[in-house]
Amino acid sequence: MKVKSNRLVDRAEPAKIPLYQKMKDDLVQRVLSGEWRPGELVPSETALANEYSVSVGTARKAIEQLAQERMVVRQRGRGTTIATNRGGSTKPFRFLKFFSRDHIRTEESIYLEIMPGKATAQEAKSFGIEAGAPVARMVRLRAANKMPMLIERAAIREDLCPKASQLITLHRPVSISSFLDRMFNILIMRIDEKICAALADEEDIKHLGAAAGDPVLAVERLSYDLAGRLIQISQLHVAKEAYYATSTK
Amino acid sequence: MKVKSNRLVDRAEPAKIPLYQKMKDDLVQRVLSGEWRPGELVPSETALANEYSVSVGTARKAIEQLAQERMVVRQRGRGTTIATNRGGSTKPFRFLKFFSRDHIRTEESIYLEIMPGKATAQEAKSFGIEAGAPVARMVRLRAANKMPMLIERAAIREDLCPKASQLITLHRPVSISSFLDRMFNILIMRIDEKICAALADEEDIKHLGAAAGDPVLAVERLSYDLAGRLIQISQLHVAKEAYYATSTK
DNA sequence: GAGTGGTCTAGACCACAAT
DNA sequence: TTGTGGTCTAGACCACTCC
Repeated sequence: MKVKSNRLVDRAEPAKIPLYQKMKDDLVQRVLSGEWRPGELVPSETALANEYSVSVGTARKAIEQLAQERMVVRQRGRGTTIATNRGGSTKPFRFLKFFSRDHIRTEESIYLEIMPGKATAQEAKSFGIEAGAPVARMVRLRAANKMPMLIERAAIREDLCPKASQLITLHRPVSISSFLDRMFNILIMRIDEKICAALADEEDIKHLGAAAGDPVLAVERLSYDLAGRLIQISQLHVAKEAYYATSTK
Repeated sequence: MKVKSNRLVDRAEPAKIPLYQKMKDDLVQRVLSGEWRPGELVPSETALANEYSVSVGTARKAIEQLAQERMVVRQRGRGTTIATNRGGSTKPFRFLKFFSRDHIRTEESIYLEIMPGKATAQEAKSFGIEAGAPVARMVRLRAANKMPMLIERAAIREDLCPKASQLITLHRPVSISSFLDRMFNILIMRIDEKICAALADEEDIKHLGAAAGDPVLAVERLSYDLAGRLIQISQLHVAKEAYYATSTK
């Protein structure tokens, strides 16, 4: 980032941000503030254009960018709605890009352990909260087509998801992202993953049917919400029969 | 590619395809035909709008979509150019999303083996060519910051890249994608990857410093060009110290 | 200074969903 | 029938690159 006396520019001029950009940023804020709930219709293009005193074309550009980022969904004749992770219609393993030889028809979550806990120093740093702050911890076995595919160890921050451990114990949701959406209006929008190779540990041997010395995929996943806040940290161990699929553009 | 009596559709109805879509498709064809070479300036918005008898806004939309798909690069005040993979300025491991603790400053390719070969039945099927058709085969060790990170076994179809094995023997390029661009005007635009866990084989032990029984990442990569043709099939073995990073949106 | 892409406007007509 | 988003037009001014 080259800065050529930015302060002067900032003070003297309003920094020359395009109208559609400013409008888009403001719309994001309004979504985050909860003014519109997930699944709800937002005002039409023309209404928003009037409200922001811009032309319809400019408003379109702002809204189209939000649609491209999957923050809203546009439907001709109906209107524009806030995106949602709810609804059983979303395909299983929406965010999980692994697959096996067969198509995945069913998804199952078997919870091995759920308990409230306190953030470790490292977790606190990642989450941006204080060490010792409450988190929900869980271990679950995830299966596709009745076959155990991976074991997940997860921590969810309870400052944004109060009583998450109790609620998860109660509902034992198959999909955490859909659960977070329903319970806390938190939309998981981006997931970063780091993948490396490891050897099967005792739990992999016990639950994934791995043998001692078998290789497994070890995945660390960081799940972020609309606002870019880190919500969940997971470690996955994926059975060696399963693949991860990615695409680079 | 599904074809539902395209001729009939074309004759009977104009199929209601938006103008900007038709224009974009045609521009793609012109790029693929080699009318404009990678790095070359294409006509301006207004020139293209005139040529296609559409308004500038419509032409913009077509060109903007090509830019979004990274097929062209737009620069204000300069013009629009066909994308390129050449040039040392692109960061190392452009398509390879793995990383180590340190930043990657240098990239190296040590070729262990390069030889012409014939496509196996499976390769032929993937490439969409005849079994026994010529391919270039190679094994290379790729290193970052002087540390060996992975071993790659690759096959490149020689029907589209004639004499690839000789040329690679001659130039031993660090980046294959940049090499394909320079030599054959083939732009790698998309790479699909399947990742699974495996145990280090003899070559991993010999060249990656792995021990027997160590886990490694086994990655299968399929590289496609602008036209969506499969150009290269690779198997990577990534040392266990390295990570793969992905992001899901 | 000439030409480029980036932003913005103010209209028009259409396909579609809801009622 | 009403209102929505999708397409398309024909202008305008600006920031920028290149000569």
